[in-house]
Amino acid sequence: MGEESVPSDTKAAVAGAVRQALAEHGYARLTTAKIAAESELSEAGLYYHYDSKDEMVVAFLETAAGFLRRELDALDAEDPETRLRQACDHLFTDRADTERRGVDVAVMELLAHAPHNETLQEPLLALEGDTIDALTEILEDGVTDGTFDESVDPRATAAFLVAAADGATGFYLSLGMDVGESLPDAVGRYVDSLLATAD
Amino acid sequence: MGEESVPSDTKAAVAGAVRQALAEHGYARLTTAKIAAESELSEAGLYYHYDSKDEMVVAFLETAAGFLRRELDALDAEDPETRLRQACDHLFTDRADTERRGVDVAVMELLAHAPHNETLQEPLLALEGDTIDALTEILEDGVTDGTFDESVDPRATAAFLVAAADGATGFYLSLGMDVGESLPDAVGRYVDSLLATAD
DNA sequence: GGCATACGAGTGAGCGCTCACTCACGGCTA
DNA sequence: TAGCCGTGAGTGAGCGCTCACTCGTATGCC
Repeated sequence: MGEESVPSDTKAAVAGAVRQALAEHGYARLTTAKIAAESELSEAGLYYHYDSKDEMVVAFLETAAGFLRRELDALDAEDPETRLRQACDHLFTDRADTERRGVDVAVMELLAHAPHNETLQEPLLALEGDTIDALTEILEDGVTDGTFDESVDPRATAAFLVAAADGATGFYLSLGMDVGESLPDAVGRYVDSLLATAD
Repeated sequence: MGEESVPSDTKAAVAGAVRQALAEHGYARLTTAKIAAESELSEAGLYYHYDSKDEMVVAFLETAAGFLRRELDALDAEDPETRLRQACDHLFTDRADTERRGVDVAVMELLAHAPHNETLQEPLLALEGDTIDALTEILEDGVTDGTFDESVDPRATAAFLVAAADGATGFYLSLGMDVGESLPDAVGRYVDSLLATAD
């Protein structure tokens, strides 16, 4: 309750504060005091708008879902192959933007905690589902127009790619990039293998 | 300190307790009381052997690394293609064994927390590195004997597969299997694409 | 006796969340 | 215009609880 009535700029501010606190300290050490410190509200002020810490986290997830979806929708290439390569670049290697990176860390944290916290499951499912949907669309387009082989299952392939991207993010963030340095090559090769065999 | 001197059966018992507590409650709610409850020691008894909670977690990671390595070493097929498919089956779909599943959840929890806890990074790197090494070996064998295409980069491909497997585990455990149900097909297709083009 | 192993019973710090209260501001009346 | 009031927004202090970790003691074995 209460969540719908939160002014949208306040919600955005809280979401940003949660993202930063989460990226910096992790879910296990995420405290309402830290969220308050990152925002311009006091702890009690947060509780004026939200009934629980989890509600603040969910507010972040909803905001993040919009953020990621907008980024994927902005891919401008016209042919499916380039669009897919852009999307993969985006999912696997774009780590420059600190906001984007923060979102990745935060989402990873929450994904790991989801099995033990039902509140988080639905918004996370929506977030990941959106990404898979976006990739599925690209792949469907490409299968229809003959860019990708007709044996490609768009949804299965999209899920595989997003899973791989999530795992790669984990590698990158948790263990340093050493392990995943050569990953982009493997991804590019994978995309190659989806193309219709030209003859 | 102290860790090396822990009797190996005690260490195994503590590792098992950490795994179960971690799988059940997650890192954020992992408490020494819960570890004690899952083991046959009291909380104070645990602190007789280990100086901190983190040391107990590391003991679990070391045990888990051995467990996973032994499982991958046990793959018995002789040709690289079958060995790789066995390994993928193992990484992506074997969720029956409760111990194996528990290890997966626990490792995922710790991986997500690693960016904020230096103690965990090295043992996790060792664990994931072992898995990548095992796959790399299979792929190298296959490239050498002509099973896989010579353009395949064994290490990059292995890293990609392990990242995908980690991500798939996250999907499966956090969001229910719905999203990842069709994944095995995509994985199989990926392995197909690595094979040398027969002509 | 002395050492290794173990436990019950704490302890202080940190946590989520609540409560009593303040403040700025917009509308109403005279 | 001046004065009053209602209300959304925000706060500092602190309660009740959980946590990682400790201490004094007890048991078995040489």
